[in-house]
Amino acid sequence: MKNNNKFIEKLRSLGLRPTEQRVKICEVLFNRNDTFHFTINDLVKLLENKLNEKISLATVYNTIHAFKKKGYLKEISIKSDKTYFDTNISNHHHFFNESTGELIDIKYEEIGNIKLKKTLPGKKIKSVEVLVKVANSN
Amino acid sequence: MKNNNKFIEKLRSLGLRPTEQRVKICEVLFNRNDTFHFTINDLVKLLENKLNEKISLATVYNTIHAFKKKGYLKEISIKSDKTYFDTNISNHHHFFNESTGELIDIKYEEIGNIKLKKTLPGKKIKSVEVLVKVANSN
DNA sequence: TTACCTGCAAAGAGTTTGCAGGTAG
DNA sequence: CTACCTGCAAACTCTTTGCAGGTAA
Repeated sequence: MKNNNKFIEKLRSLGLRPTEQRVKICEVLFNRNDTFHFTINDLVKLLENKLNEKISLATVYNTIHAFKKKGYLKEISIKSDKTYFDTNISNHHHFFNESTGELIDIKYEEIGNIKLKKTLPGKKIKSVEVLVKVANSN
Repeated sequence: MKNNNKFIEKLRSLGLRPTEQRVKICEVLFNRNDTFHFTINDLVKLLENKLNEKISLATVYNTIHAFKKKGYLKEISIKSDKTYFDTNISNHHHFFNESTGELIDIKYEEIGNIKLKKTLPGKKIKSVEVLVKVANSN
C-alpha cells in the first residue's frame, strides 16, 4: 500500500520538498477516513509504532509548522498544556470531553447560524469557533 | 482606600485564609469596574508597580489556582503560550484580536442562542463558548 | 551547485513542586 | 498547637533554535 504519489504531488504543490520524512508524516496523518486530532507527541509515537520510523522531534515540529503555514493543517484554539492540530482544515467546531481530553468535530452545519450582536469597529472577523465542553455523565 | 474587609470576608467564605498576599492580589484583580483578563506575569508586574508588593511567583500561582478552584476566577480556554484568567466568571464569550493579542468579552446575551444539532450520548454539556477571532482591518 | 531539509543537543519559556520557615485561627 | 501558607530554588514539560551534515532539483 504505497500510494504516496498523491502526497508527493501535494507537497510539491504547496512548495515543500517531498522528503522521505514529510511523506511518512503525510501517510500517518492523511491516510484515514476521519479527521484526526493530534499533538506532536502523538504523531512521533504513531510514526514509531505504525511505520517504525524514528523522525527527530525537530523535524516533526518543522514539518507540522510548515504544513500549518501552508494550510494543510489547522491548529486548534483550545487551551491545553500541549498544542493540538487538526487534519480538518474547514471551518468547524469542537466538543471537548473534559473527562478524557478527547476532541470531537462538530460540522459547520451542525451549529445554527451564530448571530453576533456586538461589533468591533475597525476589526475584521477572521473566524467564529464554538467550543462545547462536556463531561461523562456518570 | 483600604476597604479590604470585603475581600477578607470573601476569602473566608471560600474557605481560604485571608493572608496579606491573597488580599493584595484581590485588590489588584477585583478593585475595578470592568472585567479583567490577565496572565500570571501581568499580575506579578501589577503587584510590583501598583502596590509595590513583591509576592513570589509560587505564591501567585498557588493563589490564582486556589481562586480558580473555588470559582472566584475563570481560566480562559484560548490557546496561547501563556494561560489567561478572567475575573468575569459568568457564562460569556470572547473576541480575540490576533493583531494585538487582546481579549474582549462578549456578553452571553450578545450572541443569539446557539442551536446544537449534534449530541453526544452519555455526555453532559458543561459550557458552550464562542471565540471570535478578529484582526485589524487596515 | 545551491537552496532547502534533517536531527542532535542546548536553550527557552511558562508552570509546578519539594521543602523549610512562617502565620492564621 | 496544628493545619495551612509563603517563597526560594530546582525540576519539568513542551517548544524553539543553532548549526553541521545531508539531500532534492
